[in-house]
Amino acid sequence: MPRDRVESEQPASRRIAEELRLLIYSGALAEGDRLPSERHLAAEHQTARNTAREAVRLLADEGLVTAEHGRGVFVRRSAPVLRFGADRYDSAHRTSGTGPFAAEVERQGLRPGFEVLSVARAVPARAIADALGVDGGRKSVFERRNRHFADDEPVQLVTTWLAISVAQASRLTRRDPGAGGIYARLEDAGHVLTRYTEQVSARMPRREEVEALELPPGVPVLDLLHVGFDQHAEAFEATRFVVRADRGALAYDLEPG
Amino acid sequence: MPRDRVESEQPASRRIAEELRLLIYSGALAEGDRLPSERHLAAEHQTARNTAREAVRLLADEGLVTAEHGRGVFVRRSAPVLRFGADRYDSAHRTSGTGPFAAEVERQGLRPGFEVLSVARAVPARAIADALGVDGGRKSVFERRNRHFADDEPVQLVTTWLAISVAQASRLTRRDPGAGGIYARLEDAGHVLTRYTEQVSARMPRREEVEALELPPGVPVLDLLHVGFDQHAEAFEATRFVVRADRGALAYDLEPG
DNA sequence: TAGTGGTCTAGACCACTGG
DNA sequence: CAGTGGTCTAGACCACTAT
Repeated sequence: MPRDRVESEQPASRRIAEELRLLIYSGALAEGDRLPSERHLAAEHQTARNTAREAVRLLADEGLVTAEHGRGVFVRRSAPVLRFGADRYDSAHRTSGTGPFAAEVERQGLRPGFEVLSVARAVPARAIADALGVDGGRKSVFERRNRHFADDEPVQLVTTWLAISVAQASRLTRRDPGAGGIYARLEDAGHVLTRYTEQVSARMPRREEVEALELPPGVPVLDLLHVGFDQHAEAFEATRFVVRADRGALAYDLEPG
Repeated sequence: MPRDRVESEQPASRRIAEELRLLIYSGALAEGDRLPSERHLAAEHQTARNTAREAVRLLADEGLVTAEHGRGVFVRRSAPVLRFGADRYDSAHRTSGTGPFAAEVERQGLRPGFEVLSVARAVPARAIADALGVDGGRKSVFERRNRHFADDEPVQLVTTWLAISVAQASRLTRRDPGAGGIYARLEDAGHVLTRYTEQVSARMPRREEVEALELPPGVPVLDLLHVGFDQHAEAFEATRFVVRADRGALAYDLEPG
């Protein structure tokens, strides 16, 4: 007698995943709730543990659940999103001394943090060299890498590139950027931000980014390349923001040309 | 005699993954190249096939490789990115009759396509109801869902919501939006776009989106919520773009406030 | 047909968490 | 300590691709 392969069609792991998915979307399993253990799921569905495990993994890769070693698998909590507005370059944020990232983090009732990862000359990627109009030769730009936190959780990696001459004139070759941050120093050196471009994409994180941002599986990153132009229409800085996509979003307020 | 657990530390699957990752980043395995088969990898590293398979899966989840059933596992090709500029709402694009999406796709030398998925009244999500200033009751908005293609490959899902009265006045309750697209009809009905907001986030696709966009594993989506305001500062339309992140990027050109 | 990835089994041991 | 997820083994059969 043929087994009932008529209505099922789907592999067991996907069927188990779909069942759990519905429980999550329906709210029967709420944020923070623990899923049945892999061994329980396997027993319930009369499959091997690996099959149940595969189902759980499918959900983890969708960003729906997070496994915690020794504790269980939990429905992922969606943290309130940090909304980084295009107004983050308004001069008001620089005079405040905190910077736009810190301002938004505080607005969410969280404690902002900031760490300088590196400050050094570097070889720029092609896109950066082009944007800054440098030749892309050896160590032709100055690179500053930072990591930003909200309540001790890393949220974004920020890399700023400056032409060597710009970095020197603005004293940004030293580790501590000083009050008001990088933009305040650039303004001190006579660069007035008059226009900027931003290109936004998203991708899965690289291995190093997974570590630096402590990312669980199934969380992509926003990859934002920002280029600032001064009063002479010169591109004087380029910055790449790599943001945990489950914690940060970007907001723009625009008028059609 | 203790086995050499000193320098390895990492599980076998991760070591195999790291080895392949380096081959890819170094260019030894170029885009489109086939990886060794799972059975070969397993034999080489003297592990079970499942262990080699796990290594390959780690790379697939990072978006580095794509498995093709019966053919092998290949280094993913990065298609040229469609760059959707903020100028897509300039009126020039509407008079051209093609629309901004088609214009960008053609600029890349690809053939644009367009499909109407649904046109109906609907219950708006909270965020949409708030944005449009409707009460969120039963079927309180008009919803249009489209799918856009480049060379027959689906690239983005676009959902537009309009207040019922706006949809009726602009004749957007019929399936065919007519020449110039939705925005041309809204303009006909007297809505001049004077300002718009966009909120950009990224996430892993839902199961339906995986199907509709034919997404391989390890590809996130950009999720863009656009709200347009007319000459009376009324929000007259809201649109959500769900874009394959490996095919599309957003570009903005801005001036600080 | 041979070779590939996709799914699954029925175990095993390890590492981590919590009472 | 029991229970959890993390990793792994050594098979098996299926579905798909290419020759």
